Amino acid sequence: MTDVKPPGRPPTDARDRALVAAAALLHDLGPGAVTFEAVAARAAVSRPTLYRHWPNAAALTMAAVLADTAPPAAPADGGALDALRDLLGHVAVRFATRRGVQAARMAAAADGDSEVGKAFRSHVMLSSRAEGRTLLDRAVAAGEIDARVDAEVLLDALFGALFFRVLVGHASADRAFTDALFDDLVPRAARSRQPGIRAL
Amino acid sequence: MTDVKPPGRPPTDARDRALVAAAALLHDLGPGAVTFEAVAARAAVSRPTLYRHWPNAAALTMAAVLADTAPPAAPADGGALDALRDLLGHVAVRFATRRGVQAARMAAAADGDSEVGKAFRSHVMLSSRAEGRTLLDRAVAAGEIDARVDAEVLLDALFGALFFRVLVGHASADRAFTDALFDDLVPRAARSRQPGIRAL
DNA sequence: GGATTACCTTACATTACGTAACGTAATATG
DNA sequence: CATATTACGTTACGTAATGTAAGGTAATCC
Repeated sequence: MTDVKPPGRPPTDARDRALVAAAALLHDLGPGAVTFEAVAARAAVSRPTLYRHWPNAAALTMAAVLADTAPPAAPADGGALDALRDLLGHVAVRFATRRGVQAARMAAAADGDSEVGKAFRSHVMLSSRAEGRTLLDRAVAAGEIDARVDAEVLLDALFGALFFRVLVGHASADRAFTDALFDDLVPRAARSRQPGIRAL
Repeated sequence: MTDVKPPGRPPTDARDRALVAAAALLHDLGPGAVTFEAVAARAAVSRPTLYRHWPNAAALTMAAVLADTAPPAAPADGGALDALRDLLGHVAVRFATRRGVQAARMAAAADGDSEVGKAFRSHVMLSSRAEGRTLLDRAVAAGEIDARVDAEVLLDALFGALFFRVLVGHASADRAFTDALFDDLVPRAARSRQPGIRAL
């Protein structure tokens, strides 16, 4: 549709090289090392060009983080509740990596007043919750779960607990944890399992 | 006991003035504005003196945040479970302020590799959870709650959900939320209330 | 060829950092 | 009172990074 070429010299891959360099610097040396100077040197891109693409180093860093976020896994074909359980596990393993923890930290620290900060935080920390919301609604509609559940509270409990462990690091945030979390908190329609806290 | 005065000139209030100035800058202009230059100018303290007290601006900012954290409220005299419910509410109102949100953001973003970063994160985000742990253990011992509860998972669900809302800001993190959270997640010993998710 | 867009090099002023050298002020101890 | 000790100030210096400007080259479309 919109493949009409605009006039002028087409962009080179300078933008992508800068994003790669920024991601590498972030991974190796942390957020403080992602300066325009360092990115320019590493990506062989001139500093003024970086300023033409991003207003400051923070914006470039956020763009680099967003650029390497893997697309969400295909939803499982089983029950919606099992899919939600799987989703939690997938989010856990994603944020268990060094990149994942750094992304979560950046999202939590992103400026709350600026629009880009809020958008970044939503992308990183709220997109998976939104997927969970869809699955939870499906589970309610399918009668897999007690319909009286307060979805908003339950979702924050599930994803909040996960990100809490990822950010604070006081305990492991792995699949075993999300499974225990899910089994403790999600009240399945009184069938295979009793509602409430999981027995030891 | 250790009130033997050391020799030499006693410290002035330069340290406190610097902490106050840093807190003010943090509140008014955000974490990025807390530079040694700005604090020195505002507190009428020389820059080399700041370097004698703190190694860098981040350490000074964290110290300023810790300096104005109110002492934890006295534990309620009622049941331990009610006290835990109150604790969640108190934490919510504390972190509902601008200062609270900034403290939570800083804690989440604090460098995970450095010792001071981990200590700061623990102080801000883990101290209230530890209080909750004590109360929860008391509730179990007193038979107020189903003894089969997985305390670690439950605590992360409660405090994680709270900090999740504080950090992301997608929904209000007030007392009404913590009450709903508590009632939904905490399985009271089957007496006054059914375990599991709160009915709508 | 002319217009347009992307990028580069060089340069400049500014801000903040981190440290060093040196001097002064206030207290305790002998 | 003399001295050691500690706290703080002033001034200064080199470095890193910021943000912007000016002028030039390269690639593409009309």
